[in-house]
Amino acid sequence: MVDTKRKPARPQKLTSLESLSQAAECLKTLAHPHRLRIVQMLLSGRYTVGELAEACEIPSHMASEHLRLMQRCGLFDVEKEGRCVYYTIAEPHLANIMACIEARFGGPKSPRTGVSA
Amino acid sequence: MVDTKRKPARPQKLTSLESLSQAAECLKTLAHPHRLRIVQMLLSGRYTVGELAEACEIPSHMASEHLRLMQRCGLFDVEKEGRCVYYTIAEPHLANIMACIEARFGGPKSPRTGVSA
DNA sequence: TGGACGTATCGCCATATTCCGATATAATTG
DNA sequence: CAATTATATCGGAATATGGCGATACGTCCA
Repeated sequence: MVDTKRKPARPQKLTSLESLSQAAECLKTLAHPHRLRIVQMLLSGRYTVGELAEACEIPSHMASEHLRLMQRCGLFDVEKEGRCVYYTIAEPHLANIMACIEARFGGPKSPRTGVSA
Repeated sequence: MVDTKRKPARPQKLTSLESLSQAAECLKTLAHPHRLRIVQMLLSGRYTVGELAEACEIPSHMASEHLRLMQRCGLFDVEKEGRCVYYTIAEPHLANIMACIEARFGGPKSPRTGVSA
């Protein structure tokens, strides 16, 4: 029993809890079905608040708030044109994250038995 | 300039809101600083509840609950050994997502001015 | 200038989440 | 068997979040 107590595996560089809190904020903001759909749409083009709202089947003033929150995390950029406001993807990693989501939760049809076994 | 009214950009295959809800559940579960640290550690090895709790600076019964939630989403696997319980990564996409987080929120030192501009 | 339209903000309520002490269960040791 | 260690579960209080109607603001058009 010299060291039955196994070592902490390999030492590693952990991200500070503070930085992880910021990351958690962003993830929490993303973690909402309507917002994910907004991201999914924005990854393929530029849309107005109203168009995004319609795609999510929600009133536009709610889409507006979702967009505001995500923009505050630095996920989106805004461009105003006349009385329309266009949102676009600002955070390139969003494509990557959405790819993970689509890979796992797939298409509308085969949710791969949902959360798996 | 045939159509001044720009079409809904390009038609796209949107993931069903139902599937996105499941994805949102998983993301929401991830979106917590202690849980992110747990994931980060688990990506580099196998740890017990107590070890993970210590790394997060939280009581072990709380780490236990975090782990349980993440396991329920299918993110982790469990192996029991004696009176210790080892958790391991079950969802391969976690590495990808954590890479995004580390890229953006970086190391403990250079948080890249935080959430950027 | 008045009205319609697109977007944004506010306040309220219902619900969900987080944290934590207390306690329960399971496995090891003497 | 009793004590100790490692995990897990329970219940409740404080807080955060989501949805939504009402409403305000800015822009365009007749």
